Amino acid sequence: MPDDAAKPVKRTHVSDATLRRLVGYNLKRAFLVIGADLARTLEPYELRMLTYTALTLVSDNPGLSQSQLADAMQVERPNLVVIVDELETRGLITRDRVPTDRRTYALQITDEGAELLAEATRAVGEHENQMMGGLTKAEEAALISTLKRIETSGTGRS
Amino acid sequence: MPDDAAKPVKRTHVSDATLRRLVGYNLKRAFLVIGADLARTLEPYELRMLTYTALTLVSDNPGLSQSQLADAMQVERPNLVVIVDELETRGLITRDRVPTDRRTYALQITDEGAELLAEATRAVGEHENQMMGGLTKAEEAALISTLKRIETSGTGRS
DNA sequence: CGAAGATAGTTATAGAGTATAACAATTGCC
DNA sequence: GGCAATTGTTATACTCTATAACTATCTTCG
Repeated sequence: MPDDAAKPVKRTHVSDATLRRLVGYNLKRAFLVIGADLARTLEPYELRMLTYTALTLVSDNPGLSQSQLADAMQVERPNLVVIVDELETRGLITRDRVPTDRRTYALQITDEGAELLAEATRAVGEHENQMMGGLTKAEEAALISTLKRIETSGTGRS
Repeated sequence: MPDDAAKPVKRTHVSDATLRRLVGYNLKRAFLVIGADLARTLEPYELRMLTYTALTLVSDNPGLSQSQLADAMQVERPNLVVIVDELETRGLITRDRVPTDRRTYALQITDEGAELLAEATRAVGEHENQMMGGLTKAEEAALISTLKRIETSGTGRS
């Protein structure tokens, strides 16, 4: 009697072929892998993705306000407060009062923050090279270009 | 006196050019946009990204176990329990006992689940077309291919 | 000027998503 | 038969995210 056709055979492989056709699914999977590896890369510096991003933006845009930083990071202002708190407590950035507008803080990176950021950035660069090692420079540029296009076309939605 | 050079001028634009060089950053930004839009797309069906993914995988791989599903979704088994609970409670999938191994459940999609999944999948397809509208088929294929390569090269890390 | 509305930062809170430890039931392996 | 491994589960905690509401300050404009 044909038993292996009728009763459910123990499945040996799970197929996600349907989902693989979706760009979003592949995007998530790739980001999952990269994100996990990046977190490990930043761990020695006691930075997370969000704090590293914030530190970089403060370094590149000295004097910006928390609202501007929150906007740039696509993070709600209340959530940014704890990030800035953490960086300030660790002495990596300063919150300076602005005399012309006493509501806002001007964020500045400290020497210590700049030093830590430099080390972390070097590690992140190596991390990127590891993860993108299989891509040519042209492929990498094309990838970034395509991702930017998706981002901006998606952002401009009614 | 030259005052606009000495004192900090109110910043008008925040630059993320440094981060933009990182593939991971562009990946996250693009996924943020797509993910938010996908969530809105799935909302009418009361599905989230995770429940939609789970439902699709159960549909494509009938009889798979929760462990297999968790593994395929890159989700820890404890976290998958609540996802399966939700789908089962809504009558979209069933948890059938397997006589040959009474520890495992064989997950199956119900008729109702298949119907909802079909509608949701149609909406997701339209969503993808909207988001990827600016890309040619070749660009989209190249993007998916590159993302897969990043994922697998990153997964195979010691 | 002074009231009304807008903005910056903050607090509190709640919801997803994710991660680990520990447990009971069951199975597989000597 | 006994010990290790596996499946599903509970409890728990941490990160990230999202919203409402508040204070302080600035801007607008009658």
